[in-house]
Amino acid sequence: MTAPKLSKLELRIMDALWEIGPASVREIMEHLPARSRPAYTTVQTVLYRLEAKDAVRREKKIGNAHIFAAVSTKKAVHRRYIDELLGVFGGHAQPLVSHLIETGQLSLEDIDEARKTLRELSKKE
Amino acid sequence: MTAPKLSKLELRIMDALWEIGPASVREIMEHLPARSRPAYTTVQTVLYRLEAKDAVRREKKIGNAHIFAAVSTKKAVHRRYIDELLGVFGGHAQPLVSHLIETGQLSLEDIDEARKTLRELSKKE
DNA sequence: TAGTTTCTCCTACACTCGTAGTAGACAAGC
DNA sequence: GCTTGTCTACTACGAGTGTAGGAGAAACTA
Repeated sequence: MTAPKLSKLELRIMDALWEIGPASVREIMEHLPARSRPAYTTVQTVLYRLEAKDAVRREKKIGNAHIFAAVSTKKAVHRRYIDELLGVFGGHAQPLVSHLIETGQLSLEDIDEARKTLRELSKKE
Repeated sequence: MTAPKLSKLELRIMDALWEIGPASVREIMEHLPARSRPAYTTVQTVLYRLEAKDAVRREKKIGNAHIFAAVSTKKAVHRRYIDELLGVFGGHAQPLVSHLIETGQLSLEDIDEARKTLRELSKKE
């Protein structure tokens, strides 16, 4: 099943969930950086929406608080996000990488790292 | 000045403008792929919004038709878009590239191409 | 048990975006 | 000049998103 399209805040909340594992609204909220922390009910609302998108589910209840767990995987969601972006570059990753290099956001070390990974991968297949 | 945040359709219209140069609403509309071509007034509305964001301006008038010209550069807008995406990866390009490789969206040739570009660049500085 | 805190659930609102219609101005052909 | 087509400017609307308040239930606390 394809990962649903998530908004920025939804993604931030998924990130928190992926990092700390199944958690309550409060725990998730408190895991968000204090500088840009939305109100409790904001986090809650977004969790409800994520639930509607089948990206999270209520795993159990502790006291009267629900514990939410991620359903979508980080990888699937990221992939979805990137595909979205690649659309801007006509669906091809190469121009994106070129751009990253030109703007100095990608170093030679990064590239070599990537290269090594790719070699390993292609060996296995 | 930083490139404004553009939506998908706004971006498609900017792409058209970058490609064909200053143009009227109709020209821009007709440059969009027929399969997913919005109505004339839709393109017009989006152009107005782009104008409000200072991404385009009215360059002159031919007959009673305005000719719109891109103000934001392709590079700046793409950069903005990518920075947005990089946020998902904690601001670092490396995990993004790893992801592209793992999902088979980036080949060894692409990498080597990028590597070469990078070498050239670093020589000059 | 009564007060306080903490949750849930529901509702709301402003803003962006994709979408497009309509009225009226204007130009071009006959 | 009148008709017909084209453009502009304005308005609208539904979906998605970030934002959060309020009512009421549940649980903890003294």
